[in-house]
Amino acid sequence: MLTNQPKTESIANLRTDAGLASALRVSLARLNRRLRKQAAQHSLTPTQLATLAAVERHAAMTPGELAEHEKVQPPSMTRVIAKLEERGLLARSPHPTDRRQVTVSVTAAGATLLKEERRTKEAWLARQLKGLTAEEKATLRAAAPILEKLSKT
Amino acid sequence: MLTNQPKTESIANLRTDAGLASALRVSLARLNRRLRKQAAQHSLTPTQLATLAAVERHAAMTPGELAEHEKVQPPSMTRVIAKLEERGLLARSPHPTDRRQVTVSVTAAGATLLKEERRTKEAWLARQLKGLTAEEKATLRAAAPILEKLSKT
DNA sequence: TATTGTTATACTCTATAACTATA
DNA sequence: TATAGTTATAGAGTATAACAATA
Repeated sequence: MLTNQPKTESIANLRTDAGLASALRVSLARLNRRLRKQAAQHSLTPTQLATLAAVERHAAMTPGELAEHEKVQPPSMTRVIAKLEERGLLARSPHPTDRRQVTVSVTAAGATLLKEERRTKEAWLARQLKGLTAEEKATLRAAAPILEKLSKT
Repeated sequence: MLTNQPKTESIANLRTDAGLASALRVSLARLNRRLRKQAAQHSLTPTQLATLAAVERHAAMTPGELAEHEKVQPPSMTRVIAKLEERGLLARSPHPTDRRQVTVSVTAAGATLLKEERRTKEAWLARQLKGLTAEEKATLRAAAPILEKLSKT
């Protein structure tokens, strides 16, 4: 490398909405990047993992609904489901009323994988939290529901 | 869909580190998902965008360093750089001391694109912040540096 | 001989288009 | 005739292996 000096990070003015937005964007991106690296050893693609989680969350879905939910085209979802079924994480069953449709649900193995995935990431986060003061943790406790709110608006 | 009812989100016990970690993981993932959708209209892949940002941040890098930094293989980085150079966002120049190596730097167009990308995401975040109370925003102001700290530990 | 970067080639993921079965 | 899902095929991105240039 020629010039290894990182440019000085522009210090955002936290008192303005724009400044706070800027600081949050940087912090959130960085933390999520670190968190993503903590994935459990399951070798699922992001779409596969998100699909599995969506099926679990909604208890039972059709391929069409899943394609819509994950913003992929139906043929792509067919492949994703096939891969997950092949690995025994999802099960396909006939739709009770419309024989054109198919119902997809999470198997016990799929639920276990999701649990393990979450456990791994949360264990890393919990380890990081140990390095904080009680006051800092209190701030994060207060912030968590607000961050949740931000994505809902 | 058969049963559209989402399972009730398990309410984490925020008082424990594990509970806080769980709540944070969910909030962070959701918010980042929303944020990623706010990308500016530049049609760069995540790797391309991250590479461009890395070069900007480190002022000048070689392909090998970039491959290492972005956790891709050197041949893949060659392609990424080629794409970015083709679009005029990166420039390649000979290394001053080692003629085997190459130096990569961001062009004015590349810097403009990065700026626009950040501006778009921050504008969305700032809009979301407007829906919060002054107290909630104060909490986030306090939380931002702590989140930053979490990824550094 | 070791290292840096590139080219050749194969695999994976996702898209569009065409097809089958059912409503 | 319209809809749900699948199969066929193509394009984009990344990997490994082989190669060229330089240290």
